[in-house]
Amino acid sequence: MRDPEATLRQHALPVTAQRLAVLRAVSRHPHATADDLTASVCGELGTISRQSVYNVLNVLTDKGIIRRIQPADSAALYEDRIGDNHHHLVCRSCGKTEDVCCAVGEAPCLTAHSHHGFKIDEAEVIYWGTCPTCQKKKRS
Amino acid sequence: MRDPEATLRQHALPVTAQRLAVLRAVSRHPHATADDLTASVCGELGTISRQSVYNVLNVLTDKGIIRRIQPADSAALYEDRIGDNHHHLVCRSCGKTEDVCCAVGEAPCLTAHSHHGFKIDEAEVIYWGTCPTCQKKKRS
DNA sequence: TCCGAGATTTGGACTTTGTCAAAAAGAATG
DNA sequence: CATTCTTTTTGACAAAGTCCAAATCTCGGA
Repeated sequence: MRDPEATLRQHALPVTAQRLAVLRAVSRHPHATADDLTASVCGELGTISRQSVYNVLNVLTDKGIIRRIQPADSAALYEDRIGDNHHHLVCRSCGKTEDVCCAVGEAPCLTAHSHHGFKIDEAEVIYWGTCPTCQKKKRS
Repeated sequence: MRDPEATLRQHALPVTAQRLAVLRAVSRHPHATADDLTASVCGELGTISRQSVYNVLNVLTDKGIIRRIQPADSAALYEDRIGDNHHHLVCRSCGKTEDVCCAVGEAPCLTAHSHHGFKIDEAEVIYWGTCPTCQKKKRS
């Protein structure tokens, strides 16, 4: 995120300390939960209400400034990196999440064969597996 | 589901009225939530505890008898149809969920290019869009 | 610079979805 | 049929979010 303040103004959002701090926290911690971000923001501002974190995250997500991903059995995660149609790799045992580039090139995973008349706007892909660390733990 | 009772016995699970009823309910209502299924089972048995529904669904899911899908902003959904690696199409506005065949053939969507050392065991794909009914509603 | 309208932040109650634990009830083997 | 082990039930609890009203803040105009 180049300039959080400019980003907010571009989207006609009033600039507040909470918004700047949340935006920076998302930048610093990709794939963090609302709780993680709250902790991070508190380190910066001293305090922020839980509700404000949710407000800000919702507004930023609606505006397309950040992206929300919601893997099964996990709270929502937020990330900075948008517009490149990347996907995610999630560890079943520890929840660790990594980015992966779109597996099939540009954005062709957007095409479902039989679409039942739906107008599809996104193909969300989550690869489930075991991360290197947890693989080692299991063997030992 | 050919024979719910036989299915349970095959997996060494004691046969109970609750399990049979839940299994039948999942068969009858693909993509139903635990709540939906509770209602459906109550219609059949007269009553069932909320916890039992969760117990049964968890056990059946663990054994691979049914499959659980957890789209964002929705309670978990359960389905009968397993082992064919199909994916799902979810309406953003009403939540309606449809099956779609694997977009890329057999099960090759299992391959992520850079896998960061993860051992991948499943690629979950959710197509997000608007169902025919909601498309009409929006236009009017 | 100061004001005021409108948006944001806060705190607290509430909802939803699901799990935990202990006691009562039920299934299946011999 | 009796015993043992598993399920079911009940009720409390937890996590993640949302709703609402009051207090506060931002920003454009005077």
